Amino acid sequence: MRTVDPAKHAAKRRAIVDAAAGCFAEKGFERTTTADICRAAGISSGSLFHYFPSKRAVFTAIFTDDAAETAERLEAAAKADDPLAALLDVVAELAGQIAQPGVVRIVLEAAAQAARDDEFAQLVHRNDSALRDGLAVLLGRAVDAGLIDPGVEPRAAAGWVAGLIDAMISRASLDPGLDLPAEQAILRTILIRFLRPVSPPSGG
Amino acid sequence: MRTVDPAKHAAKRRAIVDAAAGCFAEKGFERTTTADICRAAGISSGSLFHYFPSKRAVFTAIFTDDAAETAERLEAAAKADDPLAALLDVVAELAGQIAQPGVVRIVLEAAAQAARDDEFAQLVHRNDSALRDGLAVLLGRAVDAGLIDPGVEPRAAAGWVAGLIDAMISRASLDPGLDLPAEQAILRTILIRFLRPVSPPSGG
DNA sequence: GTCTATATCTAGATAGAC
DNA sequence: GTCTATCTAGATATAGAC
Repeated sequence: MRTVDPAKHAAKRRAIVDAAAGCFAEKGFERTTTADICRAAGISSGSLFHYFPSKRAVFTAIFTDDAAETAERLEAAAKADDPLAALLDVVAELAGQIAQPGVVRIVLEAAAQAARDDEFAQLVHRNDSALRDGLAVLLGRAVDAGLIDPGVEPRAAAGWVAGLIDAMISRASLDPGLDLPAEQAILRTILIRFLRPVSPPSGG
Repeated sequence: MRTVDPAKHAAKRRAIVDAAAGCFAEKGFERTTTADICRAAGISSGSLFHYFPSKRAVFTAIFTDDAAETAERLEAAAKADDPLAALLDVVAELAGQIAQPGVVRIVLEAAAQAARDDEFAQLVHRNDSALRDGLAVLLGRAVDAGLIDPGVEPRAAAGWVAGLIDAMISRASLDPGLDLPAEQAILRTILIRFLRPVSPPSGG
């Protein structure tokens, strides 16, 4: 029998990460103090540094956790029968995350931090690459199935599909009163018009 | 005769802003110290605070200056004969700015700062609104001229045109080796396919 | 594992001479 | 208008008791 319970340790670690994510979303990385995190998590400074070696380690933990979730989504999508429908669903799901409070702000914060911290930039880059790979697979299958314009190069197009999700985040950050369902509809229209075959085989 | 030369004062102020912009792009707002700015501008702390009341005032000055430039661009575009061509040109120009070193980073920094500073957020919001207004005018004229799908609502579409520029910025930040001309071409394709009339009058 | 207390450092802004 | 010198506050991370 061990004196430490790994599950309990993981749960507490997660609770700290969640509390910290709220702080970082509200105030950004630098202006969030470790005292803020401790207050939000209901622990002391000593405890915080027992679980994490530094403030930055708490920040990066948010995004390693998130990467796993997105990977699951893409795996599920890869198994779908209709690759184009699966792609549109994944985009809607990811873009829909901005409805959660704090998500937009922490994504903006991550982008800014990645611009000046090489190690964190690599993490963000890996996450983005995984997303693009997953989207490219769906686009490739959609081309093969004749569902989309064969002229679109899957890898490059995947970058722009990801970019459109970022565009939604950007819009949301600039317009707090954004009508999310309406914007989702436009996003879907842009994607469909971008990807659909230019001259359908049946001539129309 | 006055002892101060307003032109000289403005020039020095501008030099400080330019030097500071480089610092902010490299390290972000919080991690840039006033000492960094002084070193970059070749002045002392005392001088810096003679020209600006605070570090934040230096930061905001960057974006009030930029707003004027974009307004000029939109004014020129409004006078063009072909509103759709003018729109595509403006987008290409704005998206092309990311080729300048530091532009991507300072835009990301601005987005992050706007998320946590209400006063600065209002400035960013005003700039974005002016851009969207200008784009919406061009889109409205393009609809009237039968150049684009009358089903696209100018104001909402303008938001997505601006969003696509942000998408380019996002892509550039994630992929430093981005092939800018190639991406510009895809951006143009997405816009044209999004906007073009669904069923051309001449039936094809 | 959790706490209190604090060492140590750094940064924004100011004072006041020239 | 520009400088040097410095005040003051607040932050990360650690020490060490329980």
